[in-house]
Amino acid sequence: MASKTRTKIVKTAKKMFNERRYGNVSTLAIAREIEISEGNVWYYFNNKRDLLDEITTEFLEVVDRRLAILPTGSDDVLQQYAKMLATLVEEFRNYGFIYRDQADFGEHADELQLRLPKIYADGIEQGRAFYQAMIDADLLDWPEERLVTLSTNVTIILRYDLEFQRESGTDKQGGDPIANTIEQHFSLFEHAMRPDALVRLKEYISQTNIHVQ
Amino acid sequence: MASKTRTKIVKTAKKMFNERRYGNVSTLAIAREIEISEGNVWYYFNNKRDLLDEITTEFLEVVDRRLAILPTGSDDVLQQYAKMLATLVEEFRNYGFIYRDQADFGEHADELQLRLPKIYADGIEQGRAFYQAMIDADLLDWPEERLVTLSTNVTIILRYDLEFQRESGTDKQGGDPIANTIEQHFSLFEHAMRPDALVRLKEYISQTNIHVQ
DNA sequence: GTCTATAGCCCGATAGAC
DNA sequence: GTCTATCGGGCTATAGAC
Repeated sequence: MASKTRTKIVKTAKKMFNERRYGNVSTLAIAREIEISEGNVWYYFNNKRDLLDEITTEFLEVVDRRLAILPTGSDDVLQQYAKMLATLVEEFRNYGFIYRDQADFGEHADELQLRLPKIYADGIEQGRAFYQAMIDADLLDWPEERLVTLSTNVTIILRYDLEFQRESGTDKQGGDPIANTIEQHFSLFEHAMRPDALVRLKEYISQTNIHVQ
Repeated sequence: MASKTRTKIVKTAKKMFNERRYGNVSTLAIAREIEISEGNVWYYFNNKRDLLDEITTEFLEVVDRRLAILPTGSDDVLQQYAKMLATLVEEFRNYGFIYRDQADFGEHADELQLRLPKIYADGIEQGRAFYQAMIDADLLDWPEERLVTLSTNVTIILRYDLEFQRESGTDKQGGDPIANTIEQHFSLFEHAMRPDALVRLKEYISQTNIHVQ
């Protein structure tokens, strides 16, 4: 059984990394935040990298669960899509720094770098499957030969729109930045959705952890 | 007149920052690369930040020139659009680290952070003007109420696709990554272009510094 | 299991000789 | 204008007392 201190180190590190970047958070700062000594951090983790690796392992499991959400045909594809988005949003909130701070991690050919290409590839395929299911259910009007392209652009927007908002200062113009990102990704295909389907999808979204203004 | 050593420091720093990130390049490493002592770097620049500020000033002038490229109506809009893209590509090649390494720069509310929001806003407006001009010349079929949305998505793709390629490992699958980014941005609107216009645009592109496979 | 003390490294930056 | 020498600070990591 993991000790309370160990658990607290991981939890606090995750929170601080997300708030202030991995590279800007020293082990001393983590120790101070939970009011233990820095040496105590070294007792549980041989180096800062080990701490990161433990969080990365958690992250990869969360990602796998998100990528497993697929349209089943029997259930409502829009509801499933909303669920997938809500899961992604939760992933950003808890593990956003893993996407954002990769440059801080150094150049070790680690687990994360090895798995990211497949994570993105699977994410693009997942999106394609969702849009294909929407077409099959007559909810979306889109040529099939441009589905992968659409899903790729959606992936890039979902991945980087938060950074774009931060850089362009629009993250401080009110509204939840993550909700803005979801809105932005809709702009890629909402004009091609059946109007009532779009209304329903946004209805489902509003019932999740995503709160559009 | 700027001394040769000073000029060489700036030039080498720019090259090294682009190759290895601002945060990973020490003043010692710059000095060694041009075979001068580190103290000599401090003679010309009081601190590393001054060196960055000088490059940033250069960068902001280059950006202003790019943003001034607008469709004139008399000239061929497609040719002008190709020229704007070529200028942007050159900007990425010479100053890419300024976009990429912002996290390394610290939290000073400096010139760059102040100007980025307007740079993006002007870039989006510039794109809108280009697509509007293409519509006016019957080269593009796109509803005007979705032009800003299109230009915003184009901006995000142009800005982040290189990072996406790096993260997803597709930058090593052959072809010039920058050319891939230009291709990716086309995917947002090329299906709505008049076929002969698209052919002409790509023709113009191939005559620039952008070499698609 | 938690602490204090400190080693060792790298970096940015300064002082001063030549 | 260019150099050597060195300082001070922050960080990761280790050793060892309790």
